[in-house]
Amino acid sequence: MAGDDSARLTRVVLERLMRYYRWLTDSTFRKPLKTVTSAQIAEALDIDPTQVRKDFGAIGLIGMGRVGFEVCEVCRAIRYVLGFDQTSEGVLVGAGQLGGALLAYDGFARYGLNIVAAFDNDPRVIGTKVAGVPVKSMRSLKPFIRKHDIRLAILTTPVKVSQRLTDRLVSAGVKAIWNFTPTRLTVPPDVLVRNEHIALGLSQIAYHLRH
Amino acid sequence: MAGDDSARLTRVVLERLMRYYRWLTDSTFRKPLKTVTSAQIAEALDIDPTQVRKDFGAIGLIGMGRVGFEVCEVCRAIRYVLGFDQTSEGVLVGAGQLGGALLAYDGFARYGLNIVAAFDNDPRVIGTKVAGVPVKSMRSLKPFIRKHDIRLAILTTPVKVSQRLTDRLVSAGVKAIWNFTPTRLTVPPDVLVRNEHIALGLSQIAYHLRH
DNA sequence: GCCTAATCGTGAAAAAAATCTCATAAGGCC
DNA sequence: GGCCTTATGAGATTTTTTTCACGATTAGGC
Repeated sequence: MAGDDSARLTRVVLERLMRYYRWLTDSTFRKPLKTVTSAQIAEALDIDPTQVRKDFGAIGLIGMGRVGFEVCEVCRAIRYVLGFDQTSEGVLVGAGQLGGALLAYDGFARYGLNIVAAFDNDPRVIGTKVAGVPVKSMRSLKPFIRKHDIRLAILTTPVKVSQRLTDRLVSAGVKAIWNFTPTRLTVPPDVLVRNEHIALGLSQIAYHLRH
Repeated sequence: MAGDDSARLTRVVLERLMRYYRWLTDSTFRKPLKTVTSAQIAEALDIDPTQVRKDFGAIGLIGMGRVGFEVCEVCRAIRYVLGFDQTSEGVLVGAGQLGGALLAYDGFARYGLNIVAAFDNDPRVIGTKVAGVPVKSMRSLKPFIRKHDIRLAILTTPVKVSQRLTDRLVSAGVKAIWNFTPTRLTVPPDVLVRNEHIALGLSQIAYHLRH
């Protein structure tokens, strides 16, 4: 049965699942495959085939000998485990340079994330729309989250206000924060903070160019 | 001596170095510290203090007992190892939604990366500027790279043209490709491809919200 | 209907990464 | 100047992650 989540999945596994999902949903509508083998995925994503099978096994997928895995079943299982099947609404806090960049990136909808509003306290952007998303005043943050039962917030504010806004987000009921600020946020244990760093990949690139 | 790179540094180490660097350069100009301890960094970044010392040791930094590490020396060593001290110029290929988002993000300059031009084949954007960066025709890609001795390219094109453009980039002399397309690119062994996936962090967040 | 080739699933082994422990050294205080 | 506190550095240990090896299984050809 797909979707067996008895054991907790670690970060690396979740990220690989994401990569499988993207590759499968990207390539299947170009050349629709009914089935796929672990070797095919491994080849495309530069991963060991055993790893793919292990990951699939971890989310309860069972392949067929000599054939591989059914693509639609794999996709369904990953969607289920990662929660992409139920669309969740999120808000973005801090509609600055990076915030606008994320709003402009329209790839999140594929993964069940719908950014419904952005918040800022710059009067010049309040009331406008960025990439089709309305920018509202920080004052309306808490009531908005309460009213729409928002559980996910993307944080792209200056460092000095990030903790204060986090506190407000948490007290309003947010359960996960995608933190793009270079701050270690303090939150209650039931709230997840995922720290992101856009430029992280540069470390590897710069190191390679240097050597 | 700082900058000893006898042993090859792995991806995780490089990424942590990047995090140290960002934190140090961000907080030092707010409250300039002369020295910093591994415990302070560890606390701020949610990393084990031993890990910090190991990483510092790996790039040849030597701390002082009872005091810690000299901030400016740490920064200098990281800049040297990661190559931030010498500014490198890069181009962006594919000035679409995501490409524009990356151009709008102005944080790269801090890490020695200067995006000097973008390339696209949509006549509506060719000749315009996105976030201050001129968008040029794909036809001028190769001569531009040759002329300016560009070694780094950011790839944000549709999947179907990514390999073809990669080949052109490589033949023009590019040595590192920051790949934001969901494709495994084939390149000669001396060229580095760093695959990036903006939405990767969503896997962890969605999983948490689901469970 | 059987044989073959290809694929899965799993347990063991290897490699990599993170953590723990503790001896050593160096600044600050009396 | 000697002692105490505190931070480093390095080896040992643990945990996590990846890779290897191989039996089991199944579709497809002859």
